[in-house]
Amino acid sequence: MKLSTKGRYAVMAMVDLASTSNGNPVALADIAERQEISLSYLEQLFAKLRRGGLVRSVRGPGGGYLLAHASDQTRISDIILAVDEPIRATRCAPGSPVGCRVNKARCLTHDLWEELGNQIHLYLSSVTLANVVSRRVLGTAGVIDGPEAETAEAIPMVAAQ
Amino acid sequence: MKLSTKGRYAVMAMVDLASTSNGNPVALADIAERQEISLSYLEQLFAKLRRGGLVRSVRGPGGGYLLAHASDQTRISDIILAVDEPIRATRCAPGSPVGCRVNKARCLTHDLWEELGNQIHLYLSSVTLANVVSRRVLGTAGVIDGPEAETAEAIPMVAAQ
DNA sequence: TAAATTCCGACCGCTTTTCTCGGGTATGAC
DNA sequence: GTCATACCCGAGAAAAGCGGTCGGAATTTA
Repeated sequence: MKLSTKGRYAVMAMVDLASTSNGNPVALADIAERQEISLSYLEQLFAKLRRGGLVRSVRGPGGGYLLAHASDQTRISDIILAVDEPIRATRCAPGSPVGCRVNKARCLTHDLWEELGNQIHLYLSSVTLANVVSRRVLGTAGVIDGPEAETAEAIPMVAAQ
Repeated sequence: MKLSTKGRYAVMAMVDLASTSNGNPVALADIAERQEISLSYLEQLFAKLRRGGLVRSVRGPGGGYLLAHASDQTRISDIILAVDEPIRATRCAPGSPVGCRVNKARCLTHDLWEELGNQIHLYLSSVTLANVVSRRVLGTAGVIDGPEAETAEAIPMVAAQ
């Protein structure tokens, strides 16, 4: 799970979309103006969000973007994962932790980063767009009954090397 | 709290130091070789760690670095804070959240990032060097009786702008 | 057809991050 | 005192990522 401004922009835009759309498509140009993000950059982000199945698009005049799921079914972690498509966290051999164990202390930290990634993902997947729109993001935001609840694998975080 | 490779290198080096020193100074050159980090880069990191009061240095032959405190009194969060000296999280006006509230959805996300920063800090301050060395970093790593337990303010995270 | 809007790929300047280099300076061993 | 060992320091090169631009193509409504 990588944390960058790109992910934050995506979340900002999705919050905007969730709060201004009432079932109607919202044009990117409108979001761009309100959130002060360049249109072309937003287009890149929404291309990824669309590929990630988080939004649907409607082309032509009157078109725009729609949430693919209800705002209380869209997790913040999904948004960030969609735009930031993260990479490996350690520079151990991808897959087999071979060069990892040779040096004793070298990857003692491995478990640490992995667990930290889990913690971050745990929190961000406990918050939905609806939570943010209604300003309910503090503390344990309450476990949600998500569309599918199996997103708890190993989550890499932050760029490596 | 910013998460970068710099912070990870610092933690790796500190883990190495904690696990190889038995009260004796450890030379940076040794750590550099074991952890495959360039000596000059390590020197920069340890300069910050020293300024942060996490390590002590011994100059001259036979010199090196020592932990300033016991390894179970050194929190991972302190290490990262020392080397990464973080900055503001959002691009709201520093101090007054004025330009923040003008746009409705603009900074709805503000609370979210702040709380995420708190979560990260909470986890990393619950893990000590000793925990990592003994490979005990999973789950709730057990609250420690730190030297001082007042490090729970607003923690900015990740580069802004 | 004309306008609105998403879609797409390439490219670019800037900042930050990561890392290197070339020297200093203290200290212990001999 | 000299010398090797190690910390100390600042300037700057190299690389990467970010935020953005541009020009166009496809699709749909009117």
